[in-house]
Amino acid sequence: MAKEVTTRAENYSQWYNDLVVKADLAEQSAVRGCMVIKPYGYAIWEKMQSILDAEFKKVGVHNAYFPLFIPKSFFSKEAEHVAGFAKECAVVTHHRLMNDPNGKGVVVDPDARLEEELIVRPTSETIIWSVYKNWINSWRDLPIICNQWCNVVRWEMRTRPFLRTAEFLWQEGHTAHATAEEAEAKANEMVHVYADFARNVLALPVVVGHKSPNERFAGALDTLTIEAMMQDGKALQAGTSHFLGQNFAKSFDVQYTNNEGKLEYVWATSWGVSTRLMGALIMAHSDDNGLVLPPALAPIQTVMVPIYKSQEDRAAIIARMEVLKAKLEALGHSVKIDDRDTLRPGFKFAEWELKGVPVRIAMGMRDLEAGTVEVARRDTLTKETMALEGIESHIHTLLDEIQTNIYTKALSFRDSNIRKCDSWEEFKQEIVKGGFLLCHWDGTAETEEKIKEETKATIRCIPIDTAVCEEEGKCIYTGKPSHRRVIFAISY
RNA sequence: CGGGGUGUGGCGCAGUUGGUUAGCGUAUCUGGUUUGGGACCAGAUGGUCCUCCGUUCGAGUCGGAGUACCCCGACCA
Repeated sequence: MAKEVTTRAENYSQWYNDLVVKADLAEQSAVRGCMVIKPYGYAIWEKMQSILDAEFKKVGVHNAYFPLFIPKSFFSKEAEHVAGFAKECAVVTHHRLMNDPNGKGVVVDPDARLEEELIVRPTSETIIWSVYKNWINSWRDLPIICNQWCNVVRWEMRTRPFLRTAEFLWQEGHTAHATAEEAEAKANEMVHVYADFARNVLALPVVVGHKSPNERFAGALDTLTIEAMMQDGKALQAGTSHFLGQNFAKSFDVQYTNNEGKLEYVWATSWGVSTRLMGALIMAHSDDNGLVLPPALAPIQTVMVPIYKSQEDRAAIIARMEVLKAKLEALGHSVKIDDRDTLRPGFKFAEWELKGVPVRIAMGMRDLEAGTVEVARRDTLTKETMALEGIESHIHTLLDEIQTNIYTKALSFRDSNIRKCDSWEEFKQEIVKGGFLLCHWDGTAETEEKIKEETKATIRCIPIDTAVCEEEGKCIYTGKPSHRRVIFAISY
């Protein structure tokens, strides 16, 4: 384990990459752009999955699974969609290998070429709509609300651990509805499921809003997003929910008979979050001592470190820790006693801080005699000695307090980095400092494009659920009239 | 795909104008002392210096080609 303190100032990317490795979340794999998620990192992802999945069930979502491979012809049915993804697809062309006739190793058998190439799914709209066609006949079959947890592949040019990898894990929900209103309501409902999850579980303050037409999902009529701010002031799109209109229904000819006996195309949505949430979590809360995990997600919520000189002392301390562990577990908390005999306490403190465990309890002979424990919080890095008696109820409330505190801290950081900006000159100066700039925009794609070219800033979203943005003004770039402010930022 | 950088024990690095037996930190192993914030002492293991070709009496060091990875862009969840 590295001893040096990490520093964020020099190179945030490097700092982040190092942290992912040091906290034992993931490592780089030998496969280009792909990542190995280690057990500790995966435990966090699993927890995200289980909590989100429970939320999905509450709004009528059913899980299903669809094929990894998509025939090329399916993929090209929706024109905008194919244009959006064509550049980053992995393609299967053969189905067999053979021994290299010229020597060692294996080569692709040229006789085993597929008649039609298969695309490794970058997203599953096309394969799912080809299936939904068979599932949908009558208005009685609607709505269909399916979700799948799976991996997808996008051959990105540049990758970063969790934020953008060539293969990543996610969930993708795909729904079919009888009316546009119902589909739009669903897309809206799901983006709020994500927003609540981000806020309450990840302790991540997010802005909910619409994407500008330029930033929309390929093939969508409207894209809703949750946007988070990282500690370097850059924006990160943490989840999206799309209203797809009838585009996919028409491309895949999915029609139903309504209660008047007429044929109608169905209306669609899709929505997803990915292992990028792991990146958001890390980048939003970590400090120079390592990860800071919100208790709601931490695989280990409380770690106990014994401090002892002799084996007798060790046994006595651990025996008392076992009692406390059982009490905490009865309250629904996950607890680990770090009884490794080969490491010194100081080392363990540093290691668990690196891994972001919210609460640490240290107990030595001093405590055993006095009936106390030392309780340390990861979020504030403070510690205090308290009576062992009844400590479990204190920890119970402390975990909630930590959860709230992490959110509040992230929220005040974000809010102090959101500012209004009303002149183009000011915009160019401010945007490089990071943060979200609330600006008026004339609503045209051309203006958005020019601003992007000149500053690299994009419209992260057109916020909903906030009255702050609703006001008359003039476009920051063209001076044309505007009815509301939108969020500009540099993003990941 | 453009621009920059780096390949030397498991990991992180040094290695001078080419010179003999390639060093240092860390990790690992052994023994002992330690243990309330990343322990210390002593000893030990561990290297085709990315690959190939070339220059030279002599290459980790110089030249060429290849290759891998990292960082910064463009593309994107």
